[in-house]
Amino acid sequence: MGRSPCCEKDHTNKGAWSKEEDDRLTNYINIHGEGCWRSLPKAAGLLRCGKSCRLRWINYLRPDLKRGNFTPQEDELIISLHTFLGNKWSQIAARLPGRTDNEIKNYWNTHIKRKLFTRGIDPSTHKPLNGGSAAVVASSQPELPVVPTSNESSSSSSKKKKNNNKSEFELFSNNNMNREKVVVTDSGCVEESVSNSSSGVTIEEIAPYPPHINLELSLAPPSQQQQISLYSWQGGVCLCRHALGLHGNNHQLPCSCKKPITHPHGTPSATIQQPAPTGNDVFKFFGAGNFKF
DNA sequence: AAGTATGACAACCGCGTTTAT
DNA sequence: CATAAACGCGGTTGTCATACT
Repeated sequence: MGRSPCCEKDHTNKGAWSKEEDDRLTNYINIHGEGCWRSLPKAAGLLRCGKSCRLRWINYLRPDLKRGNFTPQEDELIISLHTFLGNKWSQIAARLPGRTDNEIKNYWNTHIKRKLFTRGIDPSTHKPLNGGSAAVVASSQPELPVVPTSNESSSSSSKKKKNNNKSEFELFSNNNMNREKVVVTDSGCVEESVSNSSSGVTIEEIAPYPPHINLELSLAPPSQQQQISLYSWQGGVCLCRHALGLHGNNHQLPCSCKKPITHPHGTPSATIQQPAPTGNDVFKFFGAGNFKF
């Protein structure tokens, strides 16, 4: 039953890679391409676990890696994406060409966290550290926060169960009593609406940063669930899975974006300030920053 | 100059999901 | 269908470099 073992644990090297190992791996992949990590080490003449080879290639040897310092634009983009995606580093990395999830994760932990703390922002929640007195860019409208789902918030301990291909992020309206929780599904549709916030995640503030990026959201009423799409309009941003790069194997549901998001050669999408046609029941997203959806 | 603290990043570990048998 | 391993991801650790005392 089952597959054969991935590698012979007894004969595998660990620790830092040597130049020779790097060369062997690079040469092998250049000739044969990526994939089949299980058989790669043996085929390439490496005494490494396939898992280790994959990691080395992805995080260090891949030719398309950018390396070097992160630009301020990348900083802000990471912060913004983290607001939506939480610690989903692979998904964040997918929006930053040439950067790896590991690199972004390290950079987040060593630089950006500190940066946010100095701004008075809790990096895990993107909320002010001290109940709102921090320098927060306030939205002109009632706060309509975007937060990571509760199961991807700050806890660093045990792994959480993954979430059945939905709930990439949750949106909370802040309309007093009837705080709605909306789960965005694979196709970008609103799947459910919950009337109170007893789940433990209470949202008081919009995720405020970076200062030049305003994030502003409002939600469709329950009646529009199932087929609400998060439109792109006039250069705006659709926050469906397609736009955010949240694709999975079985995500064939079409997004009903009115137009595809394009980002011609790094030109940032500019400010989005025009609401979608349905008025106050619309998901709005103001991004004056460096989004490249 | 030596010792210590801190930062940066590569690599490992363990878990959940997917997939081959 | 059940099982077990591959795969992929996120969290954590180890190690080296640099700054500070």
